[in-house]
Amino acid sequence: MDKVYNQKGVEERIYRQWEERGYFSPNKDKTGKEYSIILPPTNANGALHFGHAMYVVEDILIRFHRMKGLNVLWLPGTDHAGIETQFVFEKKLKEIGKSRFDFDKDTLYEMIKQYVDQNRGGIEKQLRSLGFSLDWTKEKYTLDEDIVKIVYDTFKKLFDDGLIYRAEKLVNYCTFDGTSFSDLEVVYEERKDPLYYIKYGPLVLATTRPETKFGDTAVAVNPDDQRFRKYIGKEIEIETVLGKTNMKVIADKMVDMGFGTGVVKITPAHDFDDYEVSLRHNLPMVRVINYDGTMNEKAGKFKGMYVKQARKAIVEEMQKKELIDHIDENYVHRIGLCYKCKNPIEPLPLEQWFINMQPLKKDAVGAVKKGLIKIHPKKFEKTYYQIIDNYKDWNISRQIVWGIKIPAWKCRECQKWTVTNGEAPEKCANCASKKIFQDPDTFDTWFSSGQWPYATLKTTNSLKFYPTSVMETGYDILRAWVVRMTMLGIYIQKRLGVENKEKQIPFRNVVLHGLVNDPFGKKMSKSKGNVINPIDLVDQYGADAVRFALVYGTALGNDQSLSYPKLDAMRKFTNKLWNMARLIELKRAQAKWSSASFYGFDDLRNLKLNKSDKEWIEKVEALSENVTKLIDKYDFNHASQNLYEFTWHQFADIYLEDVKKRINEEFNASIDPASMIVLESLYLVLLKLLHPFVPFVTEEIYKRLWGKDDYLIVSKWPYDEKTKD
RNA sequence: GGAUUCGUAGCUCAGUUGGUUAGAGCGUUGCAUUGACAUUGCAAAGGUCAGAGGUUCGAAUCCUCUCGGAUCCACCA
Repeated sequence: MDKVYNQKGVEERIYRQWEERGYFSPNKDKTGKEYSIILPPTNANGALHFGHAMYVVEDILIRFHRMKGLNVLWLPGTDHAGIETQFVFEKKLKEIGKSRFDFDKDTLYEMIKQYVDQNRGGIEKQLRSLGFSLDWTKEKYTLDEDIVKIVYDTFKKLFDDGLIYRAEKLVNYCTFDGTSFSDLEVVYEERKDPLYYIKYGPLVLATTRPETKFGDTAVAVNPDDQRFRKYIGKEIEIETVLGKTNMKVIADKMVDMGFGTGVVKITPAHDFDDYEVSLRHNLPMVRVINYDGTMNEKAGKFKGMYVKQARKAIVEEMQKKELIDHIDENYVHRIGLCYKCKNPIEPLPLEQWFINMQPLKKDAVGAVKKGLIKIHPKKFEKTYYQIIDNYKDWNISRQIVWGIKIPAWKCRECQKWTVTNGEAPEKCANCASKKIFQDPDTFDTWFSSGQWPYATLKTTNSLKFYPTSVMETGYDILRAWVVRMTMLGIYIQKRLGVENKEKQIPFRNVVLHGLVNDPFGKKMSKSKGNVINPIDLVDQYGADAVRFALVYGTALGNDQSLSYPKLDAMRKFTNKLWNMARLIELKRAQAKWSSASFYGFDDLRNLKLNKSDKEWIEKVEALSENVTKLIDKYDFNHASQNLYEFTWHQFADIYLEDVKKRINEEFNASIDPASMIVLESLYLVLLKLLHPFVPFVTEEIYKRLWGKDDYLIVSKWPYDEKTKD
């Protein structure tokens, strides 16, 4: 054995050997208990991030349970990541002076598909280099035909059940990206904008958006506001830049008497609050802004101008006509921006598909309340409830091409929709007209990934693993993904006729890890240029050191900053393990001992031993129990810390030093064979306990020291107890 | 505005249901060592556990407030 452990070449070789022997796949013949995790689908366009390395938590669980003898499945997959990917692709187009409008939708789709296919595999390589024992034979993709089929099925079922409806509602629309977004995809930014005080007949009101006044359908005041009582219910005549018009004054408690003048213009088509008011008061919705961000004919001579230009022009015109009372130039407010292109989100009315979330909420809350799904760490339970509580109906249509087309066809004759489970219908289901056309929109990416556990297990013929044991992911997508999976997962099972509530849920445990920041505690982001690729660290420190560093010293669910000193310490630890093996090899020779057969704790105790050996057996067994319990509790932090501390500062520093001394003293003489057996057996126990954390070096040592034909990855976990997951 | 969370040695962080001298890694200092270990071993220094008050026989740990940081949600003309 080399003096120093060098992982280069070793890791790749061992990974290949494991994979070739099929150790990553469930054992078909095994009738034992199932244990399964589905890897959160990674972005198919190849975007890397450190979250992927944190999936080491899953590998630890998988290896641990595999060694415990359970039938284990860890299933990888990729996500087409609709908006994300199309956005990246459009940026590429822009670099060559093109835009999506230069291509028809089918061509654009094909181009993106090719682009994605070229970039696939990057993340897979990364996951492999980290040693993840994923069953690659079952890898799925959200655009696989059989997955898409299930997505269609679910849509149709929801539609048939009346849980999906088509409605014109105000949506978050980005006029630059040409699509609507869910509330989650809007980011807010504080800005200083002028607040215009506009004369509205006898009233004055404050607004930041004078250009939308052509879409006003009322003026509102607070019902308790004495100042304006006499106007409520009346029509007032107002002068505008386009001439005189009448406006009704309504009373609504949403008006804050203290803000501005206490008078608000109501523009239902371009403001979310106004939209709500319009529903309460039956006000008409007048749209004055087009989907490309220009003003429409309602804006008269301002038609065709972009919103920003129009605002300026209108204000100038109003000033000329003395319709502006005054302007507050220092008004600070928050405006919604597109999370992708950072342009202002324009609230626009648009016909979209929505899922009625109300009926789905109850089951998702109940599953956690009843303890069918457990969330770790527990602190995220509150967040979970809060998220569900705030859920509004889910807009699942996106006006982009990169995604799964919505299987709905509209009739030109009767205007009704025909929904199928994928196949194009010949005629309208309502009036039998053949003049039908498919909705050009695609599904929100999360609608497909929200069905991931059932879809992947069904299509890989692995339904016996449903529900999965653990869903492990970053806490940042608890809202976007985990909650939706819970809702859709339960819905699908109920719809399949599954009545047992324990079988309806998609997973029994939710485990959430924290985020990895850069060494200065700053969030890694491409724009800041502080992104670190885990593969580079694996090259430098070895996968084992990276893995150990990520779970050591950080409580589950807490963020951590990448620490080079820690990585270094962990690399030294793998080297320490290696040298412990060298010592054993050496002492073996000195003691004229040729490899031991292994003994379990009970067998060891039956040997004739000195007091010291006996004590160490007890200590290692206690450690085994401790580590087992900690992993069961998802406390990888303490499991790894205890392993580190014991292995190095107890086992190596005290026990091995003692053994070394004893063998040296009895050099060439008769080292008690029992002592050698204890030494080798206990060291092997440590290797096994450490294997889920540092799989490569432990496997390599196992091969070197004992040269057996079997592998540590499928060896028996040293501590027995009833497995609970 | 609502909620969550954090503020522990120079740095990065642990601290499980409140219980004796508050822990680790890295760093620092001293000694030893190259006969398992790009070393490693032994030892040391270093903390008013953000601040104030309260509950308790006893609090870093529970409660209240203040200060400071982070995140999530709601987004008001």
